[in-house]
Amino acid sequence: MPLDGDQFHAAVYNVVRQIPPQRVTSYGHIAKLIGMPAYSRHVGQALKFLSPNANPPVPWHRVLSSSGIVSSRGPGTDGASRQRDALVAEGVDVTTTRAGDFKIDLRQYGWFPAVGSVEIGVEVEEEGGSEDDDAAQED
DNA sequence: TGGTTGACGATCA
DNA sequence: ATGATCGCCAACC
Repeated sequence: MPLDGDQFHAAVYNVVRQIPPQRVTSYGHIAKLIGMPAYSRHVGQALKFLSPNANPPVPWHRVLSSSGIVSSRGPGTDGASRQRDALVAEGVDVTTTRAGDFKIDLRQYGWFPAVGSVEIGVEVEEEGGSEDDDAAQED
Protein backbone atom coordinates (compact mmCIF):
# COMPACT_ATOMS: atom_id res chain seq x y z
CA MET A 1 0.00 0.00 0.00
CA PRO A 2 1.35 3.39 -1.06
CA LEU A 3 0.12 5.47 1.84
CA ASP A 4 -0.04 4.75 5.54
CA GLY A 5 -2.45 5.98 8.18
CA ASP A 6 -0.99 9.37 9.05
CA GLN A 7 0.24 9.88 5.51
CA PHE A 8 -3.24 9.21 4.21
CA HIS A 9 -4.67 11.95 6.42
CA ALA A 10 -1.88 14.33 5.50
CA ALA A 11 -2.35 13.67 1.80
CA VAL A 12 -6.09 14.25 2.05
CA TYR A 13 -5.61 17.54 3.87
CA ASN A 14 -2.97 18.71 1.42
CA VAL A 15 -5.19 18.03 -1.56
CA VAL A 16 -8.29 19.57 0.01
CA ARG A 17 -6.29 22.70 0.78
CA GLN A 18 -5.70 23.06 -2.95
CA ILE A 19 -9.36 23.19 -3.89
CA PRO A 20 -9.88 26.74 -5.17
CA PRO A 21 -12.55 28.96 -3.60
CA GLN A 22 -15.98 28.61 -5.14
CA ARG A 23 -15.02 25.16 -6.39
CA VAL A 24 -15.94 21.72 -5.08
CA THR A 25 -14.77 18.16 -5.64
CA SER A 26 -15.74 14.69 -4.48
CA TYR A 27 -14.43 12.27 -1.85
CA GLY A 28 -13.77 9.78 -4.61
CA HIS A 29 -11.74 12.16 -6.71
CA ILE A 30 -9.56 13.08 -3.77
CA ALA A 31 -9.01 9.37 -3.18
CA LYS A 32 -7.88 9.04 -6.81
CA LEU A 33 -5.60 12.06 -6.56
CA ILE A 34 -3.71 10.56 -3.64
CA GLY A 35 -3.43 7.25 -5.45
CA MET A 36 -5.98 5.25 -3.47
CA PRO A 37 -9.18 5.19 -5.53
CA ALA A 38 -10.89 2.59 -3.34
CA TYR A 39 -10.64 4.77 -0.23
CA SER A 40 -13.35 7.30 -0.90
CA ARG A 41 -15.11 6.47 2.36
CA HIS A 42 -11.89 6.98 4.29
CA VAL A 43 -11.47 10.44 2.82
CA GLY A 44 -14.65 11.35 4.64
CA GLN A 45 -13.23 9.73 7.76
CA ALA A 46 -10.10 11.86 7.53
CA LEU A 47 -12.16 15.02 7.24
CA LYS A 48 -14.20 13.94 10.23
CA PHE A 49 -11.05 13.68 12.33
CA LEU A 50 -9.99 17.11 11.17
CA SER A 51 -9.60 19.62 13.95
CA PRO A 52 -11.39 22.96 13.38
CA ASN A 53 -8.28 24.90 14.42
CA ALA A 54 -6.08 23.18 11.86
CA ASN A 55 -3.32 25.37 10.52
CA PRO A 56 -3.21 26.04 7.69
CA PRO A 57 -6.98 25.68 7.46
CA VAL A 58 -8.57 22.90 5.44
CA PRO A 59 -11.62 23.89 3.36
CA TRP A 60 -13.48 20.67 4.15
CA HIS A 61 -16.76 22.18 3.01
CA ARG A 62 -15.57 21.98 -0.61
CA VAL A 63 -15.81 18.20 -0.60
CA LEU A 64 -19.06 16.43 -1.46
CA SER A 65 -20.27 13.14 -2.85
CA SER A 66 -19.73 12.39 -6.54
CA SER A 67 -23.36 13.18 -7.25
CA GLY A 68 -22.91 16.75 -6.06
CA ILE A 69 -24.98 16.16 -2.94
CA VAL A 70 -23.81 17.29 0.51
CA SER A 71 -23.49 14.09 2.52
CA SER A 72 -25.99 13.77 5.34
CA ARG A 73 -24.26 13.04 8.62
CA GLY A 74 -27.46 11.56 9.89
CA PRO A 75 -30.70 12.94 11.27
CA GLY A 76 -30.33 15.42 14.09
CA THR A 77 -26.84 16.51 13.04
CA ASP A 78 -26.09 19.94 11.64
CA GLY A 79 -22.93 19.08 9.72
CA ALA A 80 -24.64 19.15 6.34
CA SER A 81 -26.34 22.48 6.96
CA ARG A 82 -23.08 23.98 8.23
CA GLN A 83 -21.38 22.80 5.07
CA ARG A 84 -24.10 24.33 2.93
CA ASP A 85 -23.79 27.57 4.86
CA ALA A 86 -20.04 27.70 4.30
CA LEU A 87 -20.48 27.09 0.58
CA VAL A 88 -23.16 29.73 0.21
CA ALA A 89 -20.98 32.16 2.13
CA GLU A 90 -18.31 31.58 -0.52
CA GLY A 91 -20.71 32.36 -3.30
CA VAL A 92 -21.47 28.80 -4.38
CA ASP A 93 -25.03 28.24 -5.54
CA VAL A 94 -26.56 25.50 -3.41
CA THR A 95 -30.04 24.20 -4.15
CA THR A 96 -32.27 21.96 -2.07
CA THR A 97 -33.64 18.81 -3.69
CA ARG A 98 -37.15 17.51 -3.27
CA ALA A 99 -35.79 15.02 -0.76
CA GLY A 100 -34.28 17.85 1.27
CA ASP A 101 -30.66 17.29 0.28
CA PHE A 102 -28.30 20.12 -0.55
CA LYS A 103 -27.05 19.94 -4.12
CA ILE A 104 -24.28 21.73 -6.02
CA ASP A 105 -24.01 21.82 -9.82
CA LEU A 106 -20.72 20.06 -10.54
CA ARG A 107 -20.78 21.24 -14.17
CA GLN A 108 -20.38 24.75 -12.87
CA TYR A 109 -18.42 24.39 -9.62
CA GLY A 110 -16.74 21.00 -10.03
CA TRP A 111 -12.96 20.83 -9.67
CA PHE A 112 -11.56 17.55 -10.99
CA PRO A 113 -7.89 17.97 -11.96
CA ALA A 114 -6.10 15.07 -13.63
CA VAL A 115 -4.39 12.57 -11.36
CA GLY A 116 -0.77 13.59 -10.96
CA SER A 117 -1.38 17.27 -11.60
CA VAL A 118 -1.73 18.16 -7.94
CA GLU A 119 0.86 18.20 -5.18
CA ILE A 120 0.17 15.50 -2.62
CA GLY A 121 2.94 16.50 -0.24
CA VAL A 122 3.77 13.03 1.07
CA GLU A 123 5.89 10.13 -0.12
CA VAL A 124 4.14 8.13 -2.80
CA GLU A 125 5.39 4.86 -4.25
CA GLU A 126 5.99 4.88 -7.98
CA GLU A 127 2.83 3.42 -9.36
CA GLY A 128 3.18 4.08 -13.04
CA GLY A 129 1.52 7.22 -14.30
CA SER A 130 -1.58 7.40 -16.42
CA GLU A 131 -2.98 10.78 -17.23
CA ASP A 132 -6.58 11.06 -18.21
CA ASP A 133 -9.61 13.18 -17.67
CA ASP A 134 -9.98 16.90 -17.93
CA ALA A 135 -9.35 19.71 -15.53
CA ALA A 136 -12.36 21.65 -14.38
CA GLN A 137 -14.59 22.90 -17.10
CA GLU A 138 -16.50 26.14 -17.05
CA ASP A 139 -19.81 26.45 -18.64
C1' DT B 1 -13.26 -14.40 14.93
C1' DG B 2 -17.25 -12.32 12.80
C1' DG B 3 -20.81 -8.93 11.89
C1' DT B 4 -21.86 -3.92 11.50
C1' DT B 5 -20.92 0.83 10.23
C1' DG B 6 -19.76 4.84 7.47
C1' DA B 7 -18.95 12.80 5.53
C1' DC B 8 -18.56 6.82 -0.82
C1' DG B 9 -19.16 5.19 -5.78
C1' DA B 10 -20.87 2.65 -9.74
C1' DT B 11 -24.81 -0.11 -11.58
C1' DC B 12 -29.25 -1.51 -12.43
C1' DA B 13 -34.38 -1.51 -12.21
C1' DA C 1 -34.18 11.42 -12.29
C1' DT C 2 -34.89 8.32 -8.07
C1' DG C 3 -34.33 4.35 -5.20
C1' DA C 4 -32.36 -0.20 -4.28
C1' DT C 5 -28.05 -3.15 -4.31
C1' DC C 6 -23.55 -4.41 -4.30
C1' DG C 7 -18.56 -3.58 -3.85
C1' DC C 8 -14.83 -1.26 -0.97
C1' DC C 9 -11.98 -1.25 3.36
C1' DA C 10 -10.52 0.28 8.00
C1' DA C 11 -12.53 1.00 12.53
C1' DC C 12 -15.60 -0.75 15.99
C1' DC C 13 -18.16 -3.75 18.75
